[in-house]
Amino acid sequence: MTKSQSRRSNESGVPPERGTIADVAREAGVSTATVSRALRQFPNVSGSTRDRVVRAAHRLNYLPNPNAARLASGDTRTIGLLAPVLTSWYTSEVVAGVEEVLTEAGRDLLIGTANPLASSQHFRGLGFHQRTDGVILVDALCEEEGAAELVRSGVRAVAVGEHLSAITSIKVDNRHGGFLAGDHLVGLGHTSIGLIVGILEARPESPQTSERVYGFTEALRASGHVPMVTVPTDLSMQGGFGAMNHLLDLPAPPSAVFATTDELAFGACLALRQRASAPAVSIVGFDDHPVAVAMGLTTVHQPVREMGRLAARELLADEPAEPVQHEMELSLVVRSSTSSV
Amino acid sequence: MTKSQSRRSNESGVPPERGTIADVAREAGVSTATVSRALRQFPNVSGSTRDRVVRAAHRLNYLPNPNAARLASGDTRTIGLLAPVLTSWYTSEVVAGVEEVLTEAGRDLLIGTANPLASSQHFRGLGFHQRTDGVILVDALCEEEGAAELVRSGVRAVAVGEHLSAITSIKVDNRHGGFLAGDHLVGLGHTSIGLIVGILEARPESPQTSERVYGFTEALRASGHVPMVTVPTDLSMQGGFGAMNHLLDLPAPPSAVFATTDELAFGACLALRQRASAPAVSIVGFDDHPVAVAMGLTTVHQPVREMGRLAARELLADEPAEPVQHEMELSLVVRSSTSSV
DNA sequence: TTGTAGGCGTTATCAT
DNA sequence: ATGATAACGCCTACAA
Repeated sequence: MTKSQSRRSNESGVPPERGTIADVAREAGVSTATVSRALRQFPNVSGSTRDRVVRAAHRLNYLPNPNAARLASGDTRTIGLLAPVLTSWYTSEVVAGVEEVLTEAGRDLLIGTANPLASSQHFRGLGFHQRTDGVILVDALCEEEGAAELVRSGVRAVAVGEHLSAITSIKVDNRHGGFLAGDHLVGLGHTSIGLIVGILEARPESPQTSERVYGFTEALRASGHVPMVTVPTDLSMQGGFGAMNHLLDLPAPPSAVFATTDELAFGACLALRQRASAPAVSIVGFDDHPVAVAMGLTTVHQPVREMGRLAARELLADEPAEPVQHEMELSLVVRSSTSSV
Repeated sequence: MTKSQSRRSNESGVPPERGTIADVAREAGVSTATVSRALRQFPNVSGSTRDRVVRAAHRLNYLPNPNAARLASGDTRTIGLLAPVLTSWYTSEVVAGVEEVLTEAGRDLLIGTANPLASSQHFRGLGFHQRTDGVILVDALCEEEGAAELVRSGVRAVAVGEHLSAITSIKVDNRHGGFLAGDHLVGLGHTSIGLIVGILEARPESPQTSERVYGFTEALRASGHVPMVTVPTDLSMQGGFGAMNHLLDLPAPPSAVFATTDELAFGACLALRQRASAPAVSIVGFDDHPVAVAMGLTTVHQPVREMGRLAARELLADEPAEPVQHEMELSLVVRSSTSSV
């Protein structure tokens, strides 16, 4: 292993020459303790000394070694993020939001994948053990029991996307979102409505979906009895495509459709557009995925990036006595995919 | 707080009790050095000793403190990843690929955003200074000069998406990809072709785009002189939408179109589908974005996740004497968006 | 094969 | 306000 050797002796061209705090102390004519204090903006350092130290550090091109600092202080200044998949629009928005806040706070962001239903297992062994001050759990990463166990093992955690009573959570009011969608369609005069429900094999009992459906039906019920035909399908564009075709093939197709996610809605839109002689069907989605803009899809906007920001802020703040349950505002974005009957 | 209270009662919700290597040494009746060696699978440890140590560690629920290990060894066992945007399909695929490999190798993944044209600046100060053994640069993160500076400052780096001669890079043969697209259209008998070129404001001179265009024109030239009308536009779905409308409004619209990215192609498809009385226009994209499947878009497949995997592997492997320039295989995926004249 | 002891670079606790 | 000097927990020559 000659790798770690180049750290102290580099025979090659130009030297990285990482100085240590001792070098700075010598250069500034003070003790290492003072350097440490000065560089960390402690109040009990005279202005002149601080200046001298800062200048010396700059001159020597010095930067503190984070590992040494972490070891000595026990503070990792790092936040971990765990999600079942990293490539979904949702997850990457959360990551981006988290990263924004952490960067500004001078914290590091450690990323990991984990299968659903993570337990504290993931924070030990191969996980984030002693490497993070807190962890952000995106999506359906663990059940109540898993969250409770995390707390028990002393792991600071925040959930994004669903409610876990043991830890601070950030989610949207899915029920209300569903209601907004339904209310919009009802308001446009639709009286025959289709519902496309996406089901994830790995997690058939998604609370998000149930809540959205519930809110949606509430809206329909609130304004008389609007018949509704439900098509469960795969949680994918393909699924939405198939479901929409199914609806269009009905003897009496609905005049409007609510899909529980934008992805499903995209598939539905495509199926609809593909039929030359299709009836006019309004479509509403849920998410406000970037593609929704281009598709002209009316949808329920979910402030995902902001949720990521908030999650990071929660983790950076002092731990609240009790877990806080945040519910973010949802809003309907009306585009061209919906119109009155 | 009674500290030395519980040592074996693990089931009853006992707090972490973070032991140190010394505790394990005592428990196993060996020295800390032996524990360190045994736990890291060193060959020069007798089987019986290793067993005893492993068992003791397990009994004490011990896990080494990574910061201490990092400080002592100078090895961070962490890889950093820097990208201009985290939310693009491309970036998140790379991240996912990198994460796969690093997880398996027991390495950590540190994530950061950076504006284009990063210099070594980003690896100092607020960046990854002394926290990573290497860095993956996604997309147009730095120019040749920046890469050279990185090398000079001793930062191990690998670029994904473009060629930087100073460091190991992983990219696709964009020229060939463009050729595949053009050849496909020509082969289908198209003789009047449109080209939609996306331009990113932050980086107008994208080499990827130029290469794709170049390869594309080569294919057209190779088979006689096929006229081509080029429409530069924003690198976005909206841009593709507008560009396609422009082409369709021409007195003699082309019978086929190549868009330099899938995103552009999606917009083009939408514009096309939106016109009830549009002529049949074949469309080819570039990327093989997941939405392309649903859209039925013929496109040039880019193995992005695999590129991420390779980048991680390169960083984990011993540093090559000379930077290696990897060029990944591209392939045309034919779907329903293209057909013969 | 195993043990001893010094060191990694900071931070934190006392003094002063 | 500043300076000694232990921790921090592990790794790694060097010895045995």
